[in-house]
Amino acid sequence: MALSHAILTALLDEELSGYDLARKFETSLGFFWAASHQQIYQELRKLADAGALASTAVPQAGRPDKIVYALTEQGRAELDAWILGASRRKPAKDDLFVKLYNVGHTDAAPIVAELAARREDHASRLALYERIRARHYADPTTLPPERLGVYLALDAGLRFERTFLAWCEDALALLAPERDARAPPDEGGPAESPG
Amino acid sequence: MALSHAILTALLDEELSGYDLARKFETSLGFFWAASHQQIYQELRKLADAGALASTAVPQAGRPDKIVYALTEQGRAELDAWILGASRRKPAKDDLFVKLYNVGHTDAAPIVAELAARREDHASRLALYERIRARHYADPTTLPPERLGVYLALDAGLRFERTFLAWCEDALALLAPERDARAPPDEGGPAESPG
DNA sequence: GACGCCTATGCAACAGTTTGCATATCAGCT
DNA sequence: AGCTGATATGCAAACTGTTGCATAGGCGTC
Repeated sequence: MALSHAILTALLDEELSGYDLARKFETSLGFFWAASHQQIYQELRKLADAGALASTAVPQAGRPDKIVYALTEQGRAELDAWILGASRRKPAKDDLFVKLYNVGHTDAAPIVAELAARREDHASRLALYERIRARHYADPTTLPPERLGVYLALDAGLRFERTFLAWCEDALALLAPERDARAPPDEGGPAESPG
Repeated sequence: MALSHAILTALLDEELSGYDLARKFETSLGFFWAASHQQIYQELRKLADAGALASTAVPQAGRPDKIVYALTEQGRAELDAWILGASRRKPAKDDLFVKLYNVGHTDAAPIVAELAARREDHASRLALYERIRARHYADPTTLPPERLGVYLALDAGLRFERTFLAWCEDALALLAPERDARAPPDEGGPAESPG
């Protein structure tokens, strides 16, 4: 019930093709609502059929033709109506926590390995968010109103990644006091020396 | 592909009926992997058919008969095999962030209201987790190994709720400097006069 | 005794998501 | 001439999850 609304939201500022949208959903909005191109194309046709979007075939030279979608009045109204309704929070579904319940019943090594992988994953995601903030949201006090919400979403992302990263480190320290807790297994330069 | 593993995990310690499991999935493991009773009953039959669980019909007096499920060797092996594989992190899907992208394009009031509702939601969830920790995990250093993972999961839950709660408060402060940031709405007191 | 709640299990339809495959043009490289 | 990769769109099957409904006995309570 909400990919459609994410798409309508992505079309607030600009008209986009399915391909453009698919790329947008790999960053930006996609950090908070993931979608594959198959889903997007399908949903776009549904929304166009329903009158929420207007589609225009755009012939191109040198590359395949494309179909560009634009919000209609009706689509805009549906988006507004959706915003009025309360959204339930989706319960988190994360394998990792289910696996943690198995600690003490099975070999902990693969779980520790996965914690270490997660640590790297969240560290790099955190770095990405920090780059985005530094580049586009360095001074939040001067943001125009239509960037405020995006800034807040990014800020939430930053905080979650930081929280997850710190938790991973503490979890590793508890589960693997000597081992994986220090050296990232894949590359070279852990140059930090404590104290 | 993972509700089945969550169920196997829940059956590590004890044999349970579908009904018991459904209740367990409303707390505990359910905080990290939600499931409805319909899903659970269906999955239990599948797992029993596949040989991962052994089912026993238990006639009861004074209440409906039940079916109790227990892990088999094979189920245990499948669980271990699953733990060896890497799990992808599921991308967060949260309406709230999509709605935030609409700030500046539409009336912000309902979004602010939802932020306020979330704040309450996360505050009460945080309080719940804190009660659980105080009751069962007051001293993590003395936990037996098979409780360690559960403790870590709970700790993650605590941190996420705290992070989300703090973010809600800051977001409200930014989006609604005077208004909702203080009084929970719900009733009609438009008594605020901007100073 | 009617009503609602708890225990206990289940079906069926639909909505949403993932996965794998298919197609087609053009650009650049080898 | 063939390969890779980007652009651009799509089908179909399988899996996962949600929603609404159905059944049925016992318990407490108004």
